[in-house]
Amino acid sequence: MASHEPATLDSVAARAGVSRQTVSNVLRHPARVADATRERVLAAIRESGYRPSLPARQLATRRAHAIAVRAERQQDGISGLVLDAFYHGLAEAGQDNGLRVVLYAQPADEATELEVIDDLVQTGAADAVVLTATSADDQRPAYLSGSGTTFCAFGRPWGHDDDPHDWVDVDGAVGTGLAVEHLLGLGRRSIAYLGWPGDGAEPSTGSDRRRGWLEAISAAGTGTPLEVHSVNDVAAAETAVASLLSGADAPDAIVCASDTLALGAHRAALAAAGVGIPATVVGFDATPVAAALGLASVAQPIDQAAHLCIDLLTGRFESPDRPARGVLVPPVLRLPT
Amino acid sequence: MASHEPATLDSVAARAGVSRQTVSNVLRHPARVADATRERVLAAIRESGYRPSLPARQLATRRAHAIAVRAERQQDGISGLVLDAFYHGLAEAGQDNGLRVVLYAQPADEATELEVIDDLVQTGAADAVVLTATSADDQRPAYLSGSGTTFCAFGRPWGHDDDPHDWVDVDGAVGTGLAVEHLLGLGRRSIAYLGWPGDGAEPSTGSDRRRGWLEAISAAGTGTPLEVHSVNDVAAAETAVASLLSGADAPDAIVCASDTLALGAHRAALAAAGVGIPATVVGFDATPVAAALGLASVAQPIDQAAHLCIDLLTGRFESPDRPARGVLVPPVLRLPT
DNA sequence: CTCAAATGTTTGAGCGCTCAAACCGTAACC
DNA sequence: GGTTACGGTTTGAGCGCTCAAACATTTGAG
Repeated sequence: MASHEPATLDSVAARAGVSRQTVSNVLRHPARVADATRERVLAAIRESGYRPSLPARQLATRRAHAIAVRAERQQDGISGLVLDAFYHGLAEAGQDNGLRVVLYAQPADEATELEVIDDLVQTGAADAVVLTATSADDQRPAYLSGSGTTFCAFGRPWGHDDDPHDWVDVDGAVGTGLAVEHLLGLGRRSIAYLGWPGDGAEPSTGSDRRRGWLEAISAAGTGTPLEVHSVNDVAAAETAVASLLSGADAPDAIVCASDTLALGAHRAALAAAGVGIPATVVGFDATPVAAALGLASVAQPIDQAAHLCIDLLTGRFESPDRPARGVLVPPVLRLPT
Repeated sequence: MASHEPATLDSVAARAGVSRQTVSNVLRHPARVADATRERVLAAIRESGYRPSLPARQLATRRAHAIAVRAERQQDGISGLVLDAFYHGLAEAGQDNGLRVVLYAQPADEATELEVIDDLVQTGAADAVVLTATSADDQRPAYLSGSGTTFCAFGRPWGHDDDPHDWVDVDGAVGTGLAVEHLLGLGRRSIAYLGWPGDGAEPSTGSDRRRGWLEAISAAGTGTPLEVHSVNDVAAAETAVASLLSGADAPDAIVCASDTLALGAHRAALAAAGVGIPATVVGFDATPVAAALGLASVAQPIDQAAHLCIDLLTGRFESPDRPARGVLVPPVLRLPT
C-alpha cells in the first residue's frame, strides 16, 4: 500500500526501476512504452497509490485543466433551478475529459465579472469559461473573444452574428411547437401564447419560443392566433391571462414561455373555468412546479447541453483555430405523470 | 501596460530593480518590506499587469487554495434550488479568502463519492470539502475524519455526537417556531403541522422542524396539537391535508416542513374551504413557489451558512487541531409581498 | 557487415513560486 | 571601536511535473 510520504513520479520510477519520464509516458502516452515496461510501471503505481500532482502538471503544461462557470447571485424565477442540473452536467462531462469546474461568484456588474474572468484565466485557475444566461445586450462574448479567452456560451449569440463564437442552446421554437402539437392532439383548437414583453421583435429566447408556437399554429390553421404578454411573474401572468379568458374568443389552451408564467396562467384558467373545463396550460422548463400542478412542460435537455459545452471546449483546446460552432439541441415535452 | 509575455515574479523583480523574493514578500508579507521598496514594486506590478501563477504557488505551498463541493445529480423536490444560493455563497466567501470552489459531480453511490473526494484532495485539486445534504446514515463524515481530510458539513451530525466535526446548520425548530408565532399573530388558534414520515423519532431535519412547532404550540396552550405526515410530494401532501381538514376538529392553519408540502397543503386548503376562509399555510425554504402562491415561508439564510462554512474551514486551515465546532443559524420568516 | 532508421528509454532543463538560510548594511550598546 | 542586534534584502534549493533532445538498442536494407 501507500507509504506515508505521497508518491511522486520519481518514487514510482525508482520502485519500477525505470526513469521518471517513463512513468509519465505510461500515464500520458502509453503507446510510447513497451508492453512489459508498462505493466511493471502500472504495478508500481498501484502499489504506491500514486496520484499525479495537479499543480505540478499545470505548471509544466501551462494548462489549468479546468473551466470556470458563474454561480448565479440568486434565482428569482421558478425556473432558476435548471442551473443546478447544468452545473452537474458540466462537472460530469468535465470529469470525463480531465477538466475540473471552478465556480466564481457573480459580481455586481458585468465589468467586474470580466475582471474576475480575466483573473481566473491569467492566474492559471481556468483555461476557459462557460457563459450562462447570455442575452442580446451581453458584453461578455465580445469582450472574451476580443481578449482571446476561450469560452462557450450556453445561449445563442442573439443578434450578434458578426462576432462568432462557440455556443450551445436549446431550440425553444421546437419546444413550443411540441407543446402546440400536444394540445392539438388533445383536441384543443384555440391555442394562445403567453410570452414575455417585447418578444415579438428582436431575436431573443422569448421571440424564439413565440415563433415556434406561431408557426405550429399557422400550420394547423386553427384560426387567428391569440397572444398575451407579461413580465415573468406569477401574479402579473395571472392577471393577463384572466383578461384574455374573460374575452369573447377565449382560447381553450395556453402555451407559456416559462413555468412561472404557466403557474399564473394555470391559476387564471382554474378561476375562469368555474364549473367548466379549464383551458389547458403548457409550461416551459419542466420545473417541479409544473410537475406538481400536473401541467405538461417543455423540458430543456440541460445535461446534454452541458456535455456539449464541454465537447466544444475540448475540441477548441485541440484546434484553437477551427471556426466557431453553434449547436442547437431539441427539447422534449414532459407530460404530467 | 502588460507586455506580451505574461509577467512573472522575476520579470517584475527586474523591472523594479529588486530580487524575486522581495516581490513575493510585497504580496504575501508586506510588513517585511521597506515602504519605499514596496511602493516601487507595487508600481512595477501594476505596470506589468502581473498576476501570480496559481499552479506555481500551489506547487510550492502544497496547498490547493481551493475547496470542493458536490454538484447534485438532480433535484426532485421544489426546494432543490436553495443549493444555487449555497454555491454562490461559497464562491463569494471563498473569493474573499483566496479559496476557489471546485465542483465535483455527484457519483452513483457514496463509496465512489469518497473515492472522488480522496482523489481531489490527493491530486492537490482541493484542500477541503464542504458536505451538503448530510443525513443520519451518512458515511461520509466518519470516513473523512478518519482519513484526515478537512471538511465542513452543511447539516448537523444527526445522532453522531461521537464523531465530532465542523458543521453549520439552520435551526429548523426556530423556523417553525417563527411560523407558529406568525400564525398566532394572525389570530389562528388551531395550528397543525404537516411533516415528513417518521420525523417524530430519531433526530433529523424533520424532527427538528416538528419540535419547533410543538414547543411553540405548547407554549401558547392552544389545545391539542394536530399533525399529519406525508412524503415530500405535492399530491400526497394534498391528500393528507384534505383528510385532516375534513375532520370535525379541522385546524385553521398549517405549518409545513417544506414548500413542496406547503403547495399540497395550500391546494387542499383552498379546496376544503369552499366559500369560507381557507386555512393559512406556512411553508419552509421560501422558494419562489411559496412566493408565487402568496404563502409565508421560512427562509434559510443560505448565504450566511455558506460564509460560515468557509469561516470554519479557513479557521481550521490555520489551526488544524482546534476542537470541532458547530454553528446553528436562525432562519427568518419570509412574508408574502 | 555496415549504416540508417525505428523503437524504447533517459537526461537536462525549466515551468513560477515559496521556504529557509545567508547576507549586508546600519544602529545600538558597552 | 568592536561586537551584537536587527530590519531589509538576496541566494539557493526545491515543489512534481512535461517538454525536447539525447541516448541506447534493435531492426532492416543495401
